[in-house]
Amino acid sequence: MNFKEIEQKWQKIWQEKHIFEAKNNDDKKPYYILVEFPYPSGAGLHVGHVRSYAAQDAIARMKRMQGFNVLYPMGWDAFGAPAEQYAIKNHIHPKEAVKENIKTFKRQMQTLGFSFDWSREFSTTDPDYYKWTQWQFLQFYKHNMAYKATVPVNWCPNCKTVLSNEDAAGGVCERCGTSVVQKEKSQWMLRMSDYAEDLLKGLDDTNFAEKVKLGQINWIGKSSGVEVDIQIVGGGSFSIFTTCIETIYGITFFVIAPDGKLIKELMPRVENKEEVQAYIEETAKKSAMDRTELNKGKSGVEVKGIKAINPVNGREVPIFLGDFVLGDYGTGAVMAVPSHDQRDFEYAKVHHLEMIEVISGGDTTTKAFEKQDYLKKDCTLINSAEFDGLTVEEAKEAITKKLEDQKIARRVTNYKMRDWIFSRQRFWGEPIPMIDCPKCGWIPMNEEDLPLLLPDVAEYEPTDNGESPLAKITDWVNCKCPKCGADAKRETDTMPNWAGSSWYFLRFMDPHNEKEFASMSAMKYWQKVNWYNGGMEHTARHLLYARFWVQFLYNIGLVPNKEMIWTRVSHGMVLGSNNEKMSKSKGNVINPDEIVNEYGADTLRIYELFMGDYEQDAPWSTDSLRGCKRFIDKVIRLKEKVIEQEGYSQSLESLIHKSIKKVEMDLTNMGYNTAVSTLMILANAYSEQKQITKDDYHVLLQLLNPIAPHITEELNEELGFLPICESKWPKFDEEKTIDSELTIAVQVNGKVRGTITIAKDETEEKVKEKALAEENVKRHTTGKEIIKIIVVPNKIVNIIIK
RNA sequence: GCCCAAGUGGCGGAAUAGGUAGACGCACAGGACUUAAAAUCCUGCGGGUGUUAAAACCCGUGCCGGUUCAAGUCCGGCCUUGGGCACCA
Repeated sequence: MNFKEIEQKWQKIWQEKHIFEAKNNDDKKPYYILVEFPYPSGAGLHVGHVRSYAAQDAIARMKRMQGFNVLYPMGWDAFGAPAEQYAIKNHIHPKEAVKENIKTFKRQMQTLGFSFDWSREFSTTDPDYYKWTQWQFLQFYKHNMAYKATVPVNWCPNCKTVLSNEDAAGGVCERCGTSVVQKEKSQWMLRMSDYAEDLLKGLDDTNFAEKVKLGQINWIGKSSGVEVDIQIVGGGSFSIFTTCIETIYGITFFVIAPDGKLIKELMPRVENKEEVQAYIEETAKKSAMDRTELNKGKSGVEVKGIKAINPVNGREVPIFLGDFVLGDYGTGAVMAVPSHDQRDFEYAKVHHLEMIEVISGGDTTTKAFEKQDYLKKDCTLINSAEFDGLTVEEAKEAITKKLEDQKIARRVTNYKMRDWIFSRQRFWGEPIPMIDCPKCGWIPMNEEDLPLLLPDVAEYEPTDNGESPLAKITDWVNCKCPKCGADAKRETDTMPNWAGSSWYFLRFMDPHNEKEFASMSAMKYWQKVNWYNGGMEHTARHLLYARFWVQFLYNIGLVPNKEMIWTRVSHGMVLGSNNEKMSKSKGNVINPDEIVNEYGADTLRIYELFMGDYEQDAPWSTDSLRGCKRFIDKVIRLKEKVIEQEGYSQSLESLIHKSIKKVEMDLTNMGYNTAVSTLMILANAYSEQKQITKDDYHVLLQLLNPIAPHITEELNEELGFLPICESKWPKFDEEKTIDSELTIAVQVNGKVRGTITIAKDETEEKVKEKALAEENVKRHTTGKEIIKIIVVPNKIVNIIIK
C-alpha cells in the first residue's frame, strides 16, 4: 500500500466534496472547535502544532459523525515583528514574506489531512479583516475606552527602536546587547482595568481548565485592603494602601514611590532636595527589569524635613523614598511595618530603622516572620492599644471599622492588571485609525473610510526618535481632518499583535461578511467556541485580551454572549529527543514534512496523540513513531482475515462495545493516548482470531478514523462501505460492555493471595465461600482466627485474620 | 519569594469513584520463518529470595509520618524537577 497516494487521494475527495465546510444555520446542532491560529513563521509548521491540530481534528471528526454541524476553522495571525525584520533586511513588503509563509503552512497542514474548513480561511493582515479590527478600535474610542497617555517604553539607543518587554529581558537589547533605557512616549491605551472585576466574574460562565482560570485570576491580581489617610507634620496629607491593617501599630516609617506624584508635591519642603532628586533620576533610568531583578538591595533615601503621623497612636515617623514602591499601584505610598513584612524588614535592615512587634503567637517573631504565615495561625495582637488580644482576623475588621468611623480610611480593592498599552512603534501592524488635527485634536477616522491600508512601500527602517516607520512615509501621514478639513496627520503607531487575535474566533463564524465584523444571527447560531485549544503561554494574556474585547463588544450590544469561549484547554509541548525544547541551535528539531514523507501523515498523527498525556510535555522518539507505523500495518493486515459476514463476532462483541465506549469517552476528555492504546488492544484481539466479520473490521476503522483518517477511509472503501466521513459514529450497547463473569482478587490482611472467578453481582455468601476455598488463601487462613471478611461487590475480597 | 503542575520499570506512559500497580507502545534478550536480511510470528522483560521447573514469599509508585480492612490515589510535613508571576504593599 502506498500511503502517499492514499493520503493525496482522500485529501482530494474531501476537498471536492466540501465535506468539512460548515454551513451557518444548519439544522444540526452546532459545535465550534478552535485551535489557536498560528503565526506563519519562516520556519514552517512545528511538530508541536501538529499535536494540537491532530487532537482537535480527532474531536472534530468524531463530532461530525455524531451528527453535529462542526466548525473547525483555520487562519493566520500574520502581523508581527519577524516579518517586519525580514522585510527591512530584504527590502520587500512584509506582505510578500507573509504570503510565502502562509503558502508553506497551508501546504503542510493539507498534507496532514486536517479537516479544517478552508472556505473560512483569512489572515489578520487581510484588509478585509483588519478593516474590522480598526472599526472595533473606533468603537473602543467612541465609548471612551481608548485614550492617549504618556507611558515609558523600553528603548534601545543603539538600534534606535522600541523594544517589547520580552526583547528587553534583563535590561539589555536582545539584538545588540546595549543597555535598554526608559523613554516616555504618548501611546494609545485601552481601559482594560475597568473590566478587572467583570473578567474575574466572567470565569464562572466558562468551563476553562482550572489551571487556565488560575492563570487569569493571577494576572488580574485582585487584592482587597484599606486605604488610610496619613497626616504630615506641619500640614498636608497622603494616602497609603495596605492589606495588613492589623499591623498598623507597628509602623516605624513610610515609603513612597520615587516615580509618583507625591514626592513632587512634597519637594518644596524637602531639606535634602539634591539627594532626593538624584535618587528620583537614578530610578527613572532603571528599566522595569532593573528595578526588580538587579536591584533587590532595597535602595532608597530619607525624605528629610518631613515626618508623618501614625493615625492610630500619633507617633511621628520618617518618610523614605524607595523604588520597591511603585508609583502606579495602590496610592504609590506604603506604611512600613518591618517586624511583619519582608520587604519592609529588608528595607529597615539596610537603612537601620526601628522595628516594633505587634503580633504574637505562631511564628511571628521578627526572625520568623519571613514565612509570613501568621495570618493562618491563631495569632493575637500586642502593642496595639485596645486591640490587644484580638486575633488577626478580628483586628482587621475592628481597626478598619474604627478608621472608617473616623473617616480617615476606606475599604479598597486593587488590581495588578493595568490598562492595555495599545500602541506599537512598528510598521507591520494594523494602523490605528486616528487623525491628529491641529485644531480639533485627536479625531477618529470616518468608519466608511476604513480600512486604513498600510502603504505599499519597501523601506521600513526605524526612525531615530522611536517613531513608527510609518512616520517617514509623509504621503501616508499627511491627510485632512475628517471634522474640519484642515491639514492633519495620521497616527503612525500600529496595533499590537494581540489585537487581531482578540476577535478572530468571531470572524470565523461569518468570515465573508462585508457589512459587519460578524452578523448577530451567525453568532447566535454558533453561540460560543465549544472547545478552544492553545499553548499554555497564551492562557494568560491572549485569553484575557480576547475576553476583554468580547466583553466590551457585548456591553455595546454587538455580540450575543459576554463570554464567547466555553472550554479552554492547553497542550504540552513536543520536546526534542533530548528532552529539551526544540531549537535550531540544539539541532533537535523534527520537521513534520520529513516524517510525513517517510512514514505518512496517519502515522505522525497517531504518534503525536499516543506519545503521552496531552497536557504534559513529551519528548520526541522516532522509535516510538515506528511503533505507530507498525500498528497501521497491523490494521492493514487484518483485512485478510475479513470474511463475508455481518454483525460482530461473538467472541469480540463485548470488547468492541467496550472499545467504542472507551474511545468516545477518551476523545471527549483529552485521553488521546489511551484512545490509541484501546484501539491497539482491539486490533491485537482481532489478530488473535482466525477470521473477523466485515462489521468487526468496519467498526475498528471507524473508531480509528478520527485519528488516522486516510488509511481508514481507504480500507473502508475496499470493503465497500460508505465513506467514513459521511457515516455515523458507531453506537455501543451499555449492556454488552458489562461482563457477566469477573475475576477478582482475594486479599488476606490486605495482601493479594489469589483470585477467584465470580458471576456478576454474585451473593456475598457465595463470594466468601469461593474466596475461602481458594488454595493459596486457604494456606494463609487455616489455623488462624478470621476476624472479618470484607466483600466489595464485583471488586475485591479482603479477609482479616489474627 | 509567591502561585501552579509533576515525580510510577531501561524509556514514553496506564491505573474512571481508595480496591490485583506497571495497560498500550518503545528498547532489549531468546526462539521460529529465511541462503541471508527486512518484515512477521512466539516467549520473556520492576528488584530480590526460592525452585530441576514451578509454586510460594519479601520489597517496590520521590522522602518521612498518618488515616483506612485496603493508599500511586486521601491527610500532614519535607525533597527534587518543570512552568508562570515577580518588590503589587
